[in-house]
Parts: sequence; C-alpha cells; structure tokens
Amino acid sequence: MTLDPDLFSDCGTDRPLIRIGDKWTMKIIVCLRDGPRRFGELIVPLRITAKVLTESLRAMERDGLLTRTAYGENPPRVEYALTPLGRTLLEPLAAICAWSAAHQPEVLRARSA
Amino acid sequence: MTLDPDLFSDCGTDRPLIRIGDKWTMKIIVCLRDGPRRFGELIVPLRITAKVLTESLRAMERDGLLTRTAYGENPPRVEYALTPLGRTLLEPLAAICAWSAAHQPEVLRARSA
DNA sequence: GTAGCCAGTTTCGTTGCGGTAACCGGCACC
DNA sequence: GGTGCCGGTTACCGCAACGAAACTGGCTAC
Repeated sequence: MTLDPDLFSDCGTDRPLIRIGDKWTMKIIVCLRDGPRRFGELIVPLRITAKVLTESLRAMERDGLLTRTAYGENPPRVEYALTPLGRTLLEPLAAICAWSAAHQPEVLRARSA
Repeated sequence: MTLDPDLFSDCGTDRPLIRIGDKWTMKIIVCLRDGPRRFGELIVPLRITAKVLTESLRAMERDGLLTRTAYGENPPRVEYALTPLGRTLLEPLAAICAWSAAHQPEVLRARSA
C-alpha cells in the first residue's frame, strides 16, 4: 500500500473535524441512509435517550450533515434527512465497518490471548 | 454510490470494535506508519502525557494492533511497531482523513452560517 | 374534562476519558 | 553520593458525555 505522506496531515488537529468515533454520529448517519426518518423512528432502533438524540441531531445539523424539517401538524411531525454532504460520509464509514467486520475475529483472538 | 445493505450491520454493536474516534488511537497508528518508534519519539510529537500514552499503547497491544519490544539496555529502550493487522487500519483511516480534508471548508461554512 | 400522541426540554446523577503532578528503578557519569 | 536519563506507575481531579425520569405544549379523540 502506498500512502501519500501528507494524507494524514489534517488528522493532526487537536479535535477531529467530525467526531466520527463518538457514540452516535455514525449510527445516526447509517440509520438515515435509506431516506428521511422521524424522531420516533430514530429513537427506537438506536435505543438512545431523547436528550442525547436531540443533542446529536442538533450538532449534526449545525455541521450541515442533515436537515430538520418540522411540519406544522398535530401531533407534531419532524423529519430528519441526510444532506448531500452527510451522504458523502457514508463511504468512509463503510470502509471502517468493512474493516471491523473483516478483522473482528483477529482482534478478539488477540484480546483473549 | 451503491452500498451493501448489510455493510453496516457490524456497526450496530454497543461499543465499536476499535475506538477509532478516541483521541489517540488514530494518531498513534499514523505516527507508527513509517516504522517502529520509541516511547519518547511518540510522546513528543503527539504532545500526549505519559500516562495516557501508556494506556493507549497497552490497549492497542491487547488488540493486536502493535507490538512492544523492550531491550534490556540501560537507560531503557522500548520500541513500538505496527503489526500487519495494525497496518490494515491505515487504509480506512486514510479514507476518513481524506474526507476531513475534502469537506472541512463545507463543514466550517455550515457551522458559521 | 381527561387521556393520548409526538417531539421535545429540564433536572439531576453517574461514568469514564483525559490531564497534572509526583514518584520509582536501574544504570552511568561526574 | 548526587544528578540525569528513560520509561514508566500511582494518586488525584475536572469535565463532557451519557442516562433516567419527570415535565411541557398543543391538538385530537373519547
């Protein structure tokens, strides 16, 4: 594997641009990959609390990763959808998931050894 | 972009297999990509404290990502090197760094808007 | 008038990652 | 016999993330 020496230069910043590794960002993006979802359609499969989900969604909205659309109905309806920018994150995320899937046995074997 | 529907299935676990997003794992791997390094050669460029570096290295050693070789010399000399398994992480890491570099302006623009 | 729906917000408490500072052990040099 | 070098370890601490539970608000249906 040949790697551009400067490929990692932007990883040297104090805090990563997007907290890929935080507990929820990645899962929310994956949950939204097939189309918009409502608050309640995220909270159940993710098994996240309302507070943390709200915080995560707001942060991702601020970063331009997803959009929040509130319809003035009652009971309330709010839909969250990935932006094109958010969609571009699916590819590197897939790379990590593929690595996880491929090397999980190896890591677990190393851990138990 | 076409994505295997099951590609993300392994990301649904409670804790990710490797804490890619933790503050140091990624940087340590990048620091070791050109060959083995000593404790002191990691602590200076990373600007990490001894305690946290030790903890991170031990955890990565447990996971089989790197090896620790202590030479019985004095003053002590210890070298850390990526294993083949650790090297395979460079590729997905590069994907994330590339994303960061490519989309940083977009994110920052969204944040300030 | 009360109960339920949805999408939150508020309050309070816990946990764990990361940081600071001090100390350790063996040798080598002066 | 004191000092420095290297690679740690130990004790303590703060903050941000995470979580549980109760509450809100506006509308609808009974």
